[in-house]
Amino acid sequence: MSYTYEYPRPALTVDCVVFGLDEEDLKVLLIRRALEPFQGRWALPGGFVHMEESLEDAARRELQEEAGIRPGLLEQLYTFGDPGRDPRGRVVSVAYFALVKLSDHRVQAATDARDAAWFSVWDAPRLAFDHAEILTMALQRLKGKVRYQPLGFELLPPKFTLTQLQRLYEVILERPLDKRNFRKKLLSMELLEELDEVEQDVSHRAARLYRFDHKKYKQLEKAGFNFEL
Amino acid sequence: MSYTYEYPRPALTVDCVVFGLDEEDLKVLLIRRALEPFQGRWALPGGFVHMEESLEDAARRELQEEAGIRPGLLEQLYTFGDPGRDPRGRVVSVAYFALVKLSDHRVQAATDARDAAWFSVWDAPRLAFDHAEILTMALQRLKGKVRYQPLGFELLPPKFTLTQLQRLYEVILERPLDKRNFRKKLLSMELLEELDEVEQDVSHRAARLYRFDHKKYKQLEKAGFNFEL
DNA sequence: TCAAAAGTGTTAAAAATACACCCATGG
DNA sequence: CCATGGGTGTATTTTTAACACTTTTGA
Repeated sequence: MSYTYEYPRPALTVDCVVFGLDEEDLKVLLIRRALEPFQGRWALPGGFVHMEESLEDAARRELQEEAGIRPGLLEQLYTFGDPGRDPRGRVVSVAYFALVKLSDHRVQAATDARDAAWFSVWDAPRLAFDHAEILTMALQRLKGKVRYQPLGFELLPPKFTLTQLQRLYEVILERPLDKRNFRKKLLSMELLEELDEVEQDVSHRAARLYRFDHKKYKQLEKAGFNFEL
Repeated sequence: MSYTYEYPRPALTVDCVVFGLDEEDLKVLLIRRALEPFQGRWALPGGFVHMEESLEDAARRELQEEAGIRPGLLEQLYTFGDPGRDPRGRVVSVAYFALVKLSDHRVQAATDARDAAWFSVWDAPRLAFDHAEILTMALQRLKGKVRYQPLGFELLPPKFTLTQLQRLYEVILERPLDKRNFRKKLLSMELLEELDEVEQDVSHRAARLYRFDHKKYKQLEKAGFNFEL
């Protein structure tokens, strides 16, 4: 600590874009701000980075504190640092990108005393700071990445039907997919474990359930395999 | 400015991974550190972010100051913020990824009084801080991105031969490409403007020169076209 | 005239796309 | 028995991959 050279320092925060998927739509988690600036406005969950924690730890801590959420996938998105993005002064924010299974988290967020809620990403309210820009970038990232990495499974329950999976891709990519070709492609990767179970409580033929085989994916990945659409 | 809430703040730096390509190899720009910590060790160019400049401006300023370089492409790579990555205390660094045409910059960096030099990326010296990790990530990014965005042209002179272009891809992707298929693919995109000029001063048949058509690419991109390999 | 790299076409295999019907189940 | 979504096969087109010889030029 003897080399320290002091400059004035920007403040450092993390902000998280947490996506979830339900029957209707792709959702994003927002928090209503209790304090100025932008008091009462919806914003991405986030807050100041502590001196002794890593950036990712800060993101996890804020998600836990503000929304009681432990994301299935959390990765760095981009760092936003334009002077003027925060009226309090120079604040640089490292944005994170997270996916959760709404089946695990929707109830908590709804019943929680904190003012957190899931909004359709295509129909979100006006956001505080430059959070609209961050959300846009996160969506782009999701759309780009979902095609060549098996991220989507983090948005579904552990057991899912092929129709659910197809809908996921259709919602994220914003275009319809051919049912037969979709199934052929995915099953040919041999990353889905076919279970001896079917959906329950549907008023028509019940669809078979599948599970994503994370272990097998890790193996194939090492062997040079690339997931693609 | 009335809402300010004070936390202790990490220091904030930028570090730049600047790639260049010459006849032999893919090169990265390094600076020999004049000060502790890691005095005398090679490191990525970079430095502290000033309070009134954007992150990207900080990166450009440091490149200009430390190496006299104005990159053709500069984009954010990743933010490194683990506690302990810098012995001076908590320092978070926003890493940038830059490409330059070595034809423009090799002489300057070599004759410059500052201790800057180009090293083969496959054969770089031990680096200060966690800069080896940053370099590795930048290489990964380059390898990934070069296939679906026309980045490569930023590493070549404005007029280049197809053989030069092919070599670029071979060096970055670390695998040989078929000459005929490569040419077919690239020419079929119609992004290369065929010039009425050929190489000079070669002791064999001179190859035709081409220029990348940035305007046309922008158009096609808007129309939904995707560059690919 | 030789060395060195430029340039060029075709074929076969694989992957992507387009498309329509029968099946199982619960109400 | 009917409405609802589940499930399947094939033909066509497009893309990729593999492969070898002739041409031009300067030394």
